[in-house]
Amino acid sequence: MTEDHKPTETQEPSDFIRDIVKGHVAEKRYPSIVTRFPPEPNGFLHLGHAKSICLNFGIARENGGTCHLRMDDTNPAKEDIAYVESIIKDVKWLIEGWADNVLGLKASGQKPETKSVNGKSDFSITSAPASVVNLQPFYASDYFDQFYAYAVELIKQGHAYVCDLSPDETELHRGSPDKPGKDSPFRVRPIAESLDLFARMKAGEFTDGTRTLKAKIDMASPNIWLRDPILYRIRHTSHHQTGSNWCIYPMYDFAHCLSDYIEGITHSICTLEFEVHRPLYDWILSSLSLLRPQPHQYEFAKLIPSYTIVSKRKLIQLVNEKIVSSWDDPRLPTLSGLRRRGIPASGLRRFVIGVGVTKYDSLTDIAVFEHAIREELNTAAERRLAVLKPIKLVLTNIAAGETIICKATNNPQSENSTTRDITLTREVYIESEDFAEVPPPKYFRLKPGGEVRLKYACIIKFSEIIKDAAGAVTEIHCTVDMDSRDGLPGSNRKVKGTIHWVSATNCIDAEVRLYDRLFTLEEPDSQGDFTKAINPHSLEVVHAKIEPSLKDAALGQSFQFERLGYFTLDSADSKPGKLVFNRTITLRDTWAK
RNA sequence: UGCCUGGUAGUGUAAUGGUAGCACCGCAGAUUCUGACUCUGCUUGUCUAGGUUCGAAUCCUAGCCGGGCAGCCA
Repeated sequence: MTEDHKPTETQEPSDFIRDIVKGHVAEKRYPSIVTRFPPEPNGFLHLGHAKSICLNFGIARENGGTCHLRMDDTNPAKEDIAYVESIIKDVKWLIEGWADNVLGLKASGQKPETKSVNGKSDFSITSAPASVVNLQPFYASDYFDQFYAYAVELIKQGHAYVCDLSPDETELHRGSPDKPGKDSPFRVRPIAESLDLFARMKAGEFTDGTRTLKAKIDMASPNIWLRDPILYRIRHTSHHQTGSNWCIYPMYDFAHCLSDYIEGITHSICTLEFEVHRPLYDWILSSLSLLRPQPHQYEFAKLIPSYTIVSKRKLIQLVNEKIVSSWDDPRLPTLSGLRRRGIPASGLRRFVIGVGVTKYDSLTDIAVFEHAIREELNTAAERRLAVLKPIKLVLTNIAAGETIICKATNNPQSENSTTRDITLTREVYIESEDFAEVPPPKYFRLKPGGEVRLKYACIIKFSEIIKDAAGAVTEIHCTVDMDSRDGLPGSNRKVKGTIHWVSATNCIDAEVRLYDRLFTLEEPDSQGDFTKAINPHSLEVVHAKIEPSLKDAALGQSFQFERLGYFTLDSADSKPGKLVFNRTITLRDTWAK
């Protein structure tokens, strides 16, 4: 791999959206680049959002701009304050140390400013400087007054009307993709009447579903979204931010473009399914004849990782049906799940930036994700010894009570790696898979008659197997080649196999959760019901013997358990004295295959 | 027989009229006190058919195939 193509974070990525932005920067079209990440607080952020976050924050970062975190909270029925909290936490986690300096937030209580020009009101809000103490995300709901004023403006100009059609009738009037719709009878309603009705909608005079505010565009348009789309609907529902102040709420299409405008967004980047909405985005903005430059929408293909699902609805189903333990179950592709599993934010970024940005949907091999994580962890994680499925090994020429101190390298990937002491004793545990009474061909771990190295310690030679009455192996006896001990010249002697171990008298216990892919199918819902593709072995819990230094492990710290994989403390269940580790990911294993 | 949009190795992504490259995966080998990492090599690709051109993944025409769009969701 040459430096030029290495998908590192110092290497600036390039794609069709960045090319557009670059062009705008070159021609100085905007004073500065402002993007936004606008999740609706109705679920947890996941791998798919990570791509959007890295794109939007990445573009801001590469161009000295800002990226607003905005709650797209225009549908109180589906939203919850708990989601707001988790979204903030997840975003901050993902961009920390990378783009946190371009994160655009507003001051607590900050609302748009109004400027009047020629009797026309213009609304704007900008991010607060980082020195402000109480920073919080932007909220579309902060602009409800402004949206309302813009809606009134639209009515006055004859671009919108109040419609009394029921939901069913509205659907009928809309027609279908290949058949034009027909005009609502209320389309010709006098402006004054619509104005009055809209005010009364706001005042709460009508019940849910009885009236809507619609844009007056073209019921025969081949684009469904231009067939008099609904701008406002009546919802007598209290809102997590605005309480019971409102009983009419703007639709996405109306609120989004205007939020972008009010915040001075220059590039509004969203996924492909909004492509057909773009004409409406532009229509609303240009119908309002706004004072400042209009933002523009650009679309890219969302991330679809193999062997996983990222649909909010299906994620909820997994949690509700208790197929996984919670929203932050380490098997889930939610950012909270990935974090709990031990996936480093830097690795996640490396992955989503590496897959690139295009305009066609594609299935991204989850192996690419796994590779990015391993690459990140390989350089970052300190090494430790741990035995997941222990079997006892007795070193017969070490006396009971005798201890031999060995030096173990903490991180062979770093040039001036430190070491730590580990203790070799007469009785140790080794991985049961590292011994085979009847070894397969090319097996170079411990076998009858064989020799193997105990990592960092010495070379041992097999002497005998001890079995119980049932014939199961209870312990293995070996002798230590004392000249091969760590630090002695004889330690340079070559043996084919090296295995990991811990002292049986000096180790500590830990629960270790071994995670695997949640689904057995590349595309879990390719064969109908995705729950049928659940991997029954996605979680295995083992009781491991681990080296004592691990009792000082810190939350959030990643370790490589040598020859096994990368592990981190479980943030929910691990306690001092009762450690629980999650396996983030295995090491690449070319032997198992 | 609607509209929008897109097709490059198995997968993901470059090449913007001038040698089809990179990464992942896979395979083979070297190295190794982690069967990891690292290193070397290998297999496999421009949807099809015409056209323009000295030259086409790129431009044009036609076709084929895929994705999206008919919430008072976002």
